[in-house]
Order: sequence, then C-alpha cells, then structure tokens
Amino acid sequence: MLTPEFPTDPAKAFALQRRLAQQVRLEPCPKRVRRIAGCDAALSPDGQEVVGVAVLLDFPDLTVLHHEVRRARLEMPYVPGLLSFREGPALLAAIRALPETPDLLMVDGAGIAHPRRLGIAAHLGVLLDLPSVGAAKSRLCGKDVQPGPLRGESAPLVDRGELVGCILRTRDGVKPLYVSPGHRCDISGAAYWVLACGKGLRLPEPTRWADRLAGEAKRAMGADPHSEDE
DNA sequence: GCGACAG
DNA sequence: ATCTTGTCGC
Repeated sequence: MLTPEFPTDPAKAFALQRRLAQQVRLEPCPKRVRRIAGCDAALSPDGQEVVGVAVLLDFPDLTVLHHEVRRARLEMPYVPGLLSFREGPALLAAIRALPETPDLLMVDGAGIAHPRRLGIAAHLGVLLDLPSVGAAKSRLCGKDVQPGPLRGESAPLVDRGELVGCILRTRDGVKPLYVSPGHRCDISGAAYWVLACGKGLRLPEPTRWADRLAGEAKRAMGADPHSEDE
C-alpha cells in the first residue's frame, strides 16, 4: 500500500516540502470554529507501524465527539524535518475518516517553525486545505528563549531571522509549547487557539486527547502486529 | 568540520 | 517516539 503522496526517498521528500511550503497561506485564523480535530501518533509495539489518531472536539465546549484511528507501515527512518513522511499517511487517513470536516486542525508537531517551513501541521493543512496549528512539545528550529513563567506568556520563536511562531507557556511554571501556524492561520491566531483549547494543563485538549487515544490504541495492539486490513 | 535535531 | 517508580506539589 504505497503512498505517492509521501515519497520515501529523502531527496524527493525535501523537494516536495519546498514545493508545498509555497502553498502555505499565512492569514488570520478563522474566528467561527465549531469543530477542531486534534492529531497525534504513536508507534506500534513492534515499531513497524505508525498509529495515527484524529479526535473531533467541539468548540468552545471542548467535548470529544468522535475519534478515528488509522495505521500505516513505516517506510522511512525518523529524520528531523521529515516527520510528516512517517506520521502523515496515518494521520491523513484518520482525519479523512472523521464524520465531519473540522474547521481547524491542531497537530502535535511543528507548523511553519520548520527548516523548510513545512512541519507536519503545515503539511496536513495544505493537503487538506484546512486551517491548522502546530503545537510541539520541544523545539525543532529557531532560538530557544524562555517566556514569562505564567500561563499565557510567550516569547517570539525566531529562526534564521524569521519570526516563525512563539514559545508559549500554557501552564504556570511548566515547560512551554512551541506554537506555530500551519496553513490558513497566523502566529497570533495559532497562540490564541492553543490557549483557547487549554484547560490549564500543558497540552491543549485536542492534542492531549489525541495523545492519550494514540497510546490506548497502541496498547490495544498488544503483541499482535496485525489483525485486519483496509 | 562541529553541533542541533518535531516525534 | 520509547524505556520506566516513585515522588513532590497544588
């Protein structure tokens, strides 16, 4: 089950990122959002597959309405900057399987705060032409600057002289998140949505649920590499 | 050439 | 990502 959408050859992946990065549109984030999809992935117990999860939450309730899980074989080793070519296939399938098209995607990973300005959040946003936000737990690029200690405080994330996102404190005194817009969104909007989706915990609800559900799906696999097909 | 490096 | 128990703090 090959995925021409995500080339396995690093050279082709780099070229594709540079091409898709030109399609990213930085603009004001939508204000009328009713449905948000949280996305995250985990590795199968045998490490041969990726388990992608897309959780649909409503806004502003932040209630979980639905979630989809999709698996995809790993064809490429992890290479910083090429994460979307590993998790992309499974996440894309999970998002497409949702009963409703979300108004916004919130992904565990980078948006444009990426060496070629196409982190997984931006990549998925462009492929689906949906507004997206990247909320990473650690830094991929840019200068690491510590924001104020209180929830809501932030510091600009600058990479090679370019403002690509912000380092946002989502919880008092806790390690900040590296937030950057994906597609059809901007830096302030990305930070706004991450905070608006937060309940005082470090991770915003969409990503927090996706992370938890991916972990459950992983455990449910136990030592059974496979049990069915699509 | 030497580090840094989402998940 | 993943390997992993208890422990400090609100």
